[in-house]
Amino acid sequence: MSTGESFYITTPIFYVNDVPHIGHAYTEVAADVLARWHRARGDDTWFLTGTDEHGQKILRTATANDTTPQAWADKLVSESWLPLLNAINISNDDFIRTTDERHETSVRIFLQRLFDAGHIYTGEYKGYYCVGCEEYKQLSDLVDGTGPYEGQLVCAIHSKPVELLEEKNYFFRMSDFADRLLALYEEQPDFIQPESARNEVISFVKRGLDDLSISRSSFDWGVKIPWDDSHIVYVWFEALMNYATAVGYGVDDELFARRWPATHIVGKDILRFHAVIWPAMLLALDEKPPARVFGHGWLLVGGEKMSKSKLTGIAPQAITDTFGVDAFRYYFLRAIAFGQDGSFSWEDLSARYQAELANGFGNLASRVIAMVSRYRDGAIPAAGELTAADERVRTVAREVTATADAAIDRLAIHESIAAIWQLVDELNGYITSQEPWALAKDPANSGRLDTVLATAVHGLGTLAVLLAPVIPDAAGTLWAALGGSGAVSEQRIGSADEWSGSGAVTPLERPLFPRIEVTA
RNA sequence: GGGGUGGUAGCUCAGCUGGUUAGAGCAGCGGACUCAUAAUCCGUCGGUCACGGGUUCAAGUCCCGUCCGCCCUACCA
Repeated sequence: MSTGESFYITTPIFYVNDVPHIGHAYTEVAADVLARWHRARGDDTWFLTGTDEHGQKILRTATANDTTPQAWADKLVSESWLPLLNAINISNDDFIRTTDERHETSVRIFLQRLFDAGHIYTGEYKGYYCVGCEEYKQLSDLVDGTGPYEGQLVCAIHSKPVELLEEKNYFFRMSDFADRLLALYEEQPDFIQPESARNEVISFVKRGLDDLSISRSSFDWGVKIPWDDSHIVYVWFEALMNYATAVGYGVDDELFARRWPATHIVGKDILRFHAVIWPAMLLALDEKPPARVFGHGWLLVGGEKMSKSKLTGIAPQAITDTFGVDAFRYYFLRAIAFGQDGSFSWEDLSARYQAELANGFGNLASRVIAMVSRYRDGAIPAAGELTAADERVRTVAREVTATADAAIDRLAIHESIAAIWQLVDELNGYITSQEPWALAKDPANSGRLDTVLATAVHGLGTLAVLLAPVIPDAAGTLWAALGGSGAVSEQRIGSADEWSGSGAVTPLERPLFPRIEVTA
């Protein structure tokens, strides 16, 4: 049992056919930091991620690779997606696959309830379908083909011919919900974040909503419609339900009640699905809409959105191999205002690693631990009478904790880290001004030296607790070196400055963040 | 066409409802110090706040227009 509030956070479920890049990793790490922070706060936290595995595109790729879609998805999940989570140290509590039995069962219940409540009707749909996009296109989305596709209409995104399809479809009466959605956005101003994303969604909904075609009958790689097994659910519609099916929607009411509603972290390109369609689906069933939908920005490389086609796609491993997992996590969350687009460059990554992680935080840990080892044989002394400087360090530690915690509530991860870093800077300045090496030269100053060392060690311990959600490995190493009791992840944010340990430091075997001499 | 968003020091960015000499970090330069990962600390250089008008006692901060970037959406055709 937990005493804290429920905090349920999700990432999008990623399309298995994609190749993992730092954009995916960025979303995962952001959600992970929020999840870890809430756990450290004592909240009843649940962090969900997973994969989206249905749809025509996957069926076709599987066929092209001479295998079944299920086997193809299994392979991609085990060879690409689970390794990605491992590579960037993601602490998800669950991993849902849309091919999971639990998901499919729950999806059928969701659909049946929508149907029974009269939100679904039968219609005819005729239109141009792009296999690559998995969706029907408007004429305005199409352009004239060139080269081998000359004379045909092709999808503007994929530059491949579209197919003219006509099929009986089931439709979701999304048009009924425009007013209720607008009311929701109005009553709950932080429902869609950041503000700019909210504005766009509102103006979109104000123009009115169309009903949504939610079934397909031309292929069968998907979840069958409960009342008509000649149709499967449209992949996007089905995928959105994962946030509910993963926590027992329709199957385990108690669990669902405990977890729901969720905070959804998504890229701004899929914000509309999460801020319009998904809430409408929930409203239709009288379920609570999500708690919040946060659309984060894109990573820009050379001023442009990172993309595979422009060869600016970067594999997370390319970064973690050189700088390490913690540096990867730290960099993207510190350097980029969460919610805005952010520029990525190797130069900036390298500069921040050196200045902030190696010289700032890592070196701080080294110098403090080295002095305790050298002057006190590793025994952490008790503080004596406190001077104004000592008091200030303690004050900063408390203020920074409160500021960082409040920033997390606003999903302002970058502000949270910036606040914590004030303590790093304060401690470095404190040590320099107190000159413990000078105090050590005269036994008469022994008491003062004890106080300075105790204050510095204590501040470091606070940092370990506060930084554990962001840089779990380094924080854990530091925590152990300081003789902290238990695992650093078990420490509470609220009492980060009240930690205690064995009373002795253990020298670091190697720097927390070694200098990296090779310039990229 | 409509909507959104941005254009602030070499670089990355803060500047909320307009109010003293426009800020931070990094880079650069100078100094101090030596516990530490050639580290840390202090000081310093550096900006016509895209451009042009306007409102105001006072405008990066509000209004109008222009240019440039990006995003969403529409339509002409």
